[in-house]
Amino acid sequence: MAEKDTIREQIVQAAKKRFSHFGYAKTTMAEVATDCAMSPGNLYRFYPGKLDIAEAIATEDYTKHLEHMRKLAVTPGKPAPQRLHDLLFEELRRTYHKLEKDPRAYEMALVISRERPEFANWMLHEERKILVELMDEAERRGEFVPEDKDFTAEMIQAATMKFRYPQLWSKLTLPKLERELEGVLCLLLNGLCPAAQALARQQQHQAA
Amino acid sequence: MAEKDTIREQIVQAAKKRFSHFGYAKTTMAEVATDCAMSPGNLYRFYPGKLDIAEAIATEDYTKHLEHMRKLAVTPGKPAPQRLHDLLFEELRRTYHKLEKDPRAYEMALVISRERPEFANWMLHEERKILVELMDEAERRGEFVPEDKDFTAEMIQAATMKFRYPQLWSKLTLPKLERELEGVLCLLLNGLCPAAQALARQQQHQAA
DNA sequence: AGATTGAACGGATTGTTGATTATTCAGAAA
DNA sequence: TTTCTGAATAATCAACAATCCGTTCAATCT
Repeated sequence: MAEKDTIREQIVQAAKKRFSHFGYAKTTMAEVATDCAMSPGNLYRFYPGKLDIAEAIATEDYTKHLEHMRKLAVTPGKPAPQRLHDLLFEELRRTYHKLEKDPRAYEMALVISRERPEFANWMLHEERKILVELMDEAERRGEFVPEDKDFTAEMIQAATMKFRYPQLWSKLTLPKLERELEGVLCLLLNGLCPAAQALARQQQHQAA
Repeated sequence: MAEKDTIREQIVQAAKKRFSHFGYAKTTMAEVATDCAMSPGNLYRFYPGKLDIAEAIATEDYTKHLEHMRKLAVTPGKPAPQRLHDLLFEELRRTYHKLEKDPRAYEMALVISRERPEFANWMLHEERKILVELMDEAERRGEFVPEDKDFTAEMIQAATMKFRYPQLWSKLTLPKLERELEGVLCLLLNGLCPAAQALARQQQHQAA
């Protein structure tokens, strides 16, 4: 069924074009069908519905992003705190720019997260896997050894929620968000306790 | 102008009763006026508008809450991490219960945070002052010494955003939220670095 | 047979109208 | 004059109609 997959891809491409020009709501299935030289009804042999096409687009897009993130998580030559920093900043900047400059992308994000909450869960889950990979790598190199890596990944996500959907929570500008993320990350890495901080500083000096 | 303040308080009381029975939207200014034995127009000599009455109610309520929080922040005999824990959990439980069991309160919270975003800022600002007091006290007792307390308070708030408006972000139950807050707090206190963690553990043992 | 169509169904969305209500203000009452 | 009223105004909301569009499926084509 390579044929079927080709058509599915064609549909996704046509829909992507329409969605990004006119928006999700203003694009009709009839239009997408016409672009693919088929009848509206025939679309349903390839996708269960309009939302599923949008989800396919989002999945394709996010999967690419995940590959990039995975590379950042295990970059050789960078210490674990640096890798975590790069990862979280990449995530912040990506969503910020995507949602900021492109109202269509914002619309699609809203629709999908409202209508398909499990998609947001999937994204979090995938990102968590990468965080765990980062920690596995850190363990291998003797940098960090969190007791329960999965739990720790969940907590890192909870603490950085504000930076994952920046424009849903606040109207802060990117520089302010970056400053805050920097601060939160520093707290997460070093903790509040003075002794812990002192030690963390020692380690940084040793590394330098 | 003690007279004027009495009437303002009377208006707030009447509105509070109406809002909590029938909701903000379903309460008319004419009704509140009748309850206060005055004409609708006269209300505007005491408050600029309906929203300002709601804001007055919320302010009164939150101010009481702040007093309670301030006590928790400086409770003698409890170590600073414990006080921070109590503070954040109190905040979580309060908002959770308030918004969970009472759709009227939820409606008012939505309206105020949409129409008067500066009110949410004010709340955050007040809470931050309490966090700084907690740290001042910790410094006095030689527990913590964050370099920039104001900044640190901001970062603590950023990291615990998810628990401050729990039902706006997620549909998690209170036990799950509590488990997550526990984990985030632990990360914030001790940090990710193993050496820092080990030290933190030593300190806890010494304290016990 | 399996693949495809496009008309038909119904749920959602839009536009319109009428009513409700927050807010104002000219004037009445004190 | 200052305090208050209540009708007038304008903005918002609710209800209804009309339309649109996602989805289905009986009929057609290959």
